[in-house]
Amino acid sequence: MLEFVNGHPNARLERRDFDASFGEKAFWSEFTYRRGREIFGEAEPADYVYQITEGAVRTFELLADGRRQIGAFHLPGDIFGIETGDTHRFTAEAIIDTTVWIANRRSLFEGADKNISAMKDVLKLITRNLHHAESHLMLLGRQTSLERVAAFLTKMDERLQSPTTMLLPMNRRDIADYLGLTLETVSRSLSMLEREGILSLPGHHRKEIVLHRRSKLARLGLLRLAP
Amino acid sequence: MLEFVNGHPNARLERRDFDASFGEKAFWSEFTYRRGREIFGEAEPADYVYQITEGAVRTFELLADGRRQIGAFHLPGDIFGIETGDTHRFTAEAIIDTTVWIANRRSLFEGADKNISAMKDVLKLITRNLHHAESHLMLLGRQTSLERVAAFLTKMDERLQSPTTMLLPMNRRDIADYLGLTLETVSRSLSMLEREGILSLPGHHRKEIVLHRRSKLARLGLLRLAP
DNA sequence: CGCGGAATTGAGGCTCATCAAGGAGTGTGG
DNA sequence: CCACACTCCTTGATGAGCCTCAATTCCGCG
Repeated sequence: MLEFVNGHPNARLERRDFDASFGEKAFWSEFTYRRGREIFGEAEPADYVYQITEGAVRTFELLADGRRQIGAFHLPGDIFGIETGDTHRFTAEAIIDTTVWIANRRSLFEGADKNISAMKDVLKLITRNLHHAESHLMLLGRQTSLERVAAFLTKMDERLQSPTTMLLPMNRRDIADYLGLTLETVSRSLSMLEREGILSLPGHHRKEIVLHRRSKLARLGLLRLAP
Repeated sequence: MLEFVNGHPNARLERRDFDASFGEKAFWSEFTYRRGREIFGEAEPADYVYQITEGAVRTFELLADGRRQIGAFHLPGDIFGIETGDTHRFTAEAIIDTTVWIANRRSLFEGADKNISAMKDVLKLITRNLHHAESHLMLLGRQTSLERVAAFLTKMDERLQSPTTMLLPMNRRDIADYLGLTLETVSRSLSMLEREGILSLPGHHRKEIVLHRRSKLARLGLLRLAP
């Protein structure tokens, strides 16, 4: 995969004023990954930074026996793959067909006078990741399965700007591996929430969710009024 | 508590070349907290940064019903309480009598030419916190109780520089709230490890631990060869 | 049409939590 | 000096919550 990225085949390489967290012009190039494809692997050199324009990405860690913990889902607008060290500490995969803008890390951070503002941007992104991970600790360590699923749905609803029908890009196993559960438990929790009238699962492949009682769902998820 | 810190009673205020991550001189002052005392609370202004010289600190988050998730333990040498925002997102308490050096955040970060190096230091600290939190996600989401306890002991052993007898500052409940377990399960896991001959609990108040088979313990904890 | 992937649902089992009892150490007051 | 309370830990008994295994359905796709 990495060789593939290095060469950027099929990528229109162009200078672009990219309206990202980075206030500087930099070399970005567009790239598309098919559903299920790896974007970068654990321990690979972290030479690129990614921003999603379309699609969804999971970043995760694997144990030798196959247990998987998804650390985060990334949606359009999100930047991922940023590291302060040399290598990635997670694997990233496209959940569905995904288009990203890729920037060479050096092109973003080099330049003497840019250092301050670039560093501020990095700090901001790393801090956001830290806050997300820290709030996930409470969920994984101390919340029940129903609370986890409710918190997840509330957060996704927020990130998707509370659409009438929310279309989840990830499958039940992804949700389970994110919440530290099994896919069956996630499925049962969703069915329970549907039975309670809090949501509906109208579609046939079950990735569409309509929330009926957002405030009740949020209360179930115990979400604090976070930033 | 905060008013107390603000005034720094009993604190010798002095200019000091402090051999910390911060390469700059700054105003630090020494302060001591008794066992169990709060150092700062959730949502309080994050005006100070702390470095432990003696003792141990837990940082944690509480739910309304009392469930507690400890995010980290801090030992001598560790810096904690650093935030990029205005307020703390965790509560910090002294686990045992603890002496810290406290620096006003402004005194560390102000000064035009210091900005780059100070920012680098902040980034380094935040990154360390991020890595710790991320690796804790796998532990909380996907590892068994025995694996969690083994991983915890291996890490503590490392941080205490593998002493012959490791003296844990925290009690079983603290360990449990850090690992997402109950204190009984932690106790049973320790007893099991002792029965297996991997460690001994020689003392009477059970905070002393002697590791006999570090490599086996590490294997049980599934620790990756982390940075 | 048949196959595989994804989700749901049920039955049963395992891990860990809960509840409870008791021991040992420590501190306090008589 | 002892009695008593309190904290911390261990251990046992029981049970709840979630996992595992399995069957079924529905869908998309070659």
